[in-house]
Amino acid sequence: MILEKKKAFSTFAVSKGLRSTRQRDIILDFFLSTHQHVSVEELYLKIKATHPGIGNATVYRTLKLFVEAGLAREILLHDGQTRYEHIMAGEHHDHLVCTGCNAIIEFEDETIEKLQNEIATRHGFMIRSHKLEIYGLCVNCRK
Amino acid sequence: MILEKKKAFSTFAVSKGLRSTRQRDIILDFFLSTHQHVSVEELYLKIKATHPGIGNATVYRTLKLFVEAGLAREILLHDGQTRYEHIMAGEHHDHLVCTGCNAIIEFEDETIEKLQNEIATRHGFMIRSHKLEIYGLCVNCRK
DNA sequence: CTGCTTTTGAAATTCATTTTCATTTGATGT
DNA sequence: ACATCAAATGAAAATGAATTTCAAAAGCAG
Repeated sequence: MILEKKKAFSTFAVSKGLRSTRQRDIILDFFLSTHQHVSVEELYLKIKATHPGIGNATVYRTLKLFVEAGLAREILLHDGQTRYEHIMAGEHHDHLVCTGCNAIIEFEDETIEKLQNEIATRHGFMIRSHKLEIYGLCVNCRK
Repeated sequence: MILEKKKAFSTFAVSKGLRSTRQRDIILDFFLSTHQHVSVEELYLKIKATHPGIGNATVYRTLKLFVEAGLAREILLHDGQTRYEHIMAGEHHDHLVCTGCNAIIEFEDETIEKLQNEIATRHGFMIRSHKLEIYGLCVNCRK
């Protein structure tokens, strides 16, 4: 899966006439190794630990490329940071977002998916993707 | 409806020990008179035209109060501005969004709501609001 | 290797939003 | 009506994420 994504990005880069650089390889590796929603800052700090030379502007620029290449998606939560998540084939997870501590709990519910499909069919709508975010307070923040 | 909202805000204000001020009245009037998603800047400029004395910090602060009071909701698009929309009683925020023509079809599904509650309970989460958007192509755009 | 172009890092900049703080104003008690 | 005192405001400064600038570095074709 990681290899596929690397190949996909490489293909994208070639088609766009982009150059293959050490930085982009590193950033892609780090991005692929994350499993949650990363903010640019978070990713940048992680990378910086082992690759101090890489600047945050490069990380910003590169993540945008990943979006263009179809590897990642920008998600906006309410913490003032743009986050990126992986685009997986057929993947559909949703989020519980805690407005107290900004924690994000992922979940997946097949029945909800099914209901969405039914609703779509009823309206003659062809689903491409969806976004479900539930806002509230997590266990800890409820006190 | 506008009156109800004014009353609702007034009730909220009293319960929170907030004072009733000219500025908050004006900002509430302007907010209630909008029909789409307003950004703070947009609302501020509108207000400024007839009430030059009001500062943008006050508009920012007041819109946050509206959210607290349950009159408004923050929505994040990808244009770098936080926008606010009205919360209507009994309204559920679910939309089929056509990526072809930008049409928005509203729907409501009790079962999905129920499932959301179950999921939340399972995670010890207390729901305050949610947002479900299904992206795809509407009947017309599918051709 | 040469020359040309893209990419990069660091710093500067932008822009929305938040905070600070001195001043004004609303509410409450007298 | 008046005094008091905390809350609210406006203006300006500060913050912080994201973007741009630009000189230097690196990729790539010949």
